[in-house]
Amino acid sequence: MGRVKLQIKRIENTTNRQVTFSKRRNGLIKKAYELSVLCDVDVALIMFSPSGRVSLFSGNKSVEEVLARYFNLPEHERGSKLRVEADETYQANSKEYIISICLSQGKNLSSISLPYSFLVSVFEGEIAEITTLSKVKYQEQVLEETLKHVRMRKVYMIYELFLNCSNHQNMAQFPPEVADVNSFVTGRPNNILDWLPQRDPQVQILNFLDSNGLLPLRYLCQLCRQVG
Amino acid sequence: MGRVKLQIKRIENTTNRQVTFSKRRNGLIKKAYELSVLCDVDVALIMFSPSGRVSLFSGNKSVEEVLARYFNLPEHERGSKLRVEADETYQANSKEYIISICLSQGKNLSSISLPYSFLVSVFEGEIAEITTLSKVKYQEQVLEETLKHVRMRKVYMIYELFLNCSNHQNMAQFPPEVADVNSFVTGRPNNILDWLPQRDPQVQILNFLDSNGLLPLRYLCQLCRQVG
DNA sequence: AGACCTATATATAAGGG
DNA sequence: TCCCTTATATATAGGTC
Repeated sequence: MGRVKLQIKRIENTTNRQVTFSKRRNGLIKKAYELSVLCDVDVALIMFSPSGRVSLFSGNKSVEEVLARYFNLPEHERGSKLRVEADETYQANSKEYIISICLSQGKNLSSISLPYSFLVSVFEGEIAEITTLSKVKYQEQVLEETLKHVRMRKVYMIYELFLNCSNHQNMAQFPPEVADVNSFVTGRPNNILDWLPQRDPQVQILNFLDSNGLLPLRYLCQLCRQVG
Repeated sequence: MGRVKLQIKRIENTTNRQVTFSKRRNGLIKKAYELSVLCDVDVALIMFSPSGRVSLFSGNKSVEEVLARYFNLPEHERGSKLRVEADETYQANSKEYIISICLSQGKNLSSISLPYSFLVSVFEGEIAEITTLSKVKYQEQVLEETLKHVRMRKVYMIYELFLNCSNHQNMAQFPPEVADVNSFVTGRPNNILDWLPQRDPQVQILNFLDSNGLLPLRYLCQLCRQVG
C-alpha cells in the first residue's frame, strides 16, 4: 500500500529497512491498540528493531501480566510444535558443551537481569490455578534444575575472575566473597582448592592451569558437579 | 476502513465484537508477519480472544525465544513503570494472605504447567549475556525465593489431600510419597507430625484440626516456614 | 531518527450466504 | 464460525524537508 507494491521479502537497503520498520512498527502498534480496545482483549506485542532496541505494546494490562497469562495456559494451548525445537536446542547445549564454547571463544559478555516481577506474576497465576501434586513436583524439579544452571554460571564467573586476576597465587586479590569460593558457592566454609588434586603447595597453582593458561575443563566440570 | 468509520471504543454487541476480532486479528498477524520479513526483526504477538483462547504470532524465532530475548534485556530497557505495579501486587499477596484466601474460598482449581522450554531459552540467553557476579547472585536469590514459593504450594496441596482424605487418622490412605510429608518436602526422612505440639497420641489428630475441621493457619504457616 | 506529502495498495464494516 | 462482495477508510512507499 504505497506508490509501488512491495514484495514481502527482506529489504536489503539498510536505510530503507530502518525507515520501513519505523513506519510499520507504528502502524502495527496502532492496529494492536485498536484491536485491544474494540474487542476488549489482552494483547502483548514485542518487537526488536534491526538495531536491537525493543518496542513494546500492550493494552490495559502490562506486557508482563499478559505474558504471565500466556505462561499460565495449560501446555497444550501454548503451541507444542515450537517447544520441541527449544528442547532440541537444549539437548544440543549441554553443560560441558556450553562451557567449552564459552571458554574457547572468550565471549565479550554484556549485562542481564532476571524478570523477578514476571516470576511473581506467574506465581500469582499459579496460586489460583495449579491443581495436581505431580505438576507442582515437576515445577519444583524444573526450578531446581534452573538453580543448578545459575549456580554453574556463578562458578564460571568466579573462574573468569580468577583468570583475570594477575597474581593467581594471591587469593586476597579477589573480592572478599570470592576469596573463599567454596563457601560462596555451597554455603559451607572450606577451601577453594579442596577439589584439586593434592600436590606440593608450591606447584599447586601452576598445575591449576593448562598449557594455554586456562583451567582444564575437567576441573571446571568437577566444580560444576560440586555445585549442582 | 469499511463502509462506515468506527469509533475506537469497545464494541458492545457480542457478535460484532467476535467478528471484528476475527478479522482484525488476522490483519494484525499479517502485518506482524510482513514486518518481521521485510525488516528482518523478531516479533512476538500474543492475543487473548474474548472467549479466552490465545492467538500467537512470531517470525523465524518461536514466541518463547522472543520472550526469552525480552527477559534477557537489562532491566531499564524493559519498561520500569509497569514493574512497580507488579511489585505492589506482590506485596499485597503475601504468603499467609494468599493461603487464607485460598482456604476460605475453596477455589476450584484448573491445570497449569511451568514453561520449561522458556526457562531453557532464558538460560541460553544468559549463558551468552550475564556479566557481573552480583547479577548472577541476584538471579540465584530470585530462584531460591521462587523455589520456596513452589514448595509452599506443594505443602498446601498435601494439606488439601489431607482434607479430602475421609479418614484423617489413617495416613496409609495417602499416596506413598505423601504419607511421609516431611521426607517428601525436605528430603529428610522424619514424621509429618514432628512440628505439631507433642500431646497424647490418641488426641493428636483431633488437635490437628480446628472447630471447622480445617488445619489452623498457624500450623500451615509453621509448615511453610519449615519448607522455606 | 522524525514530520509532512500524495498516489496507490491494503484492510475492513456491513451485509448476504 | 467461516467465506464472499463492495464501498470506504486506512496504511504506507517513495519522496522532500
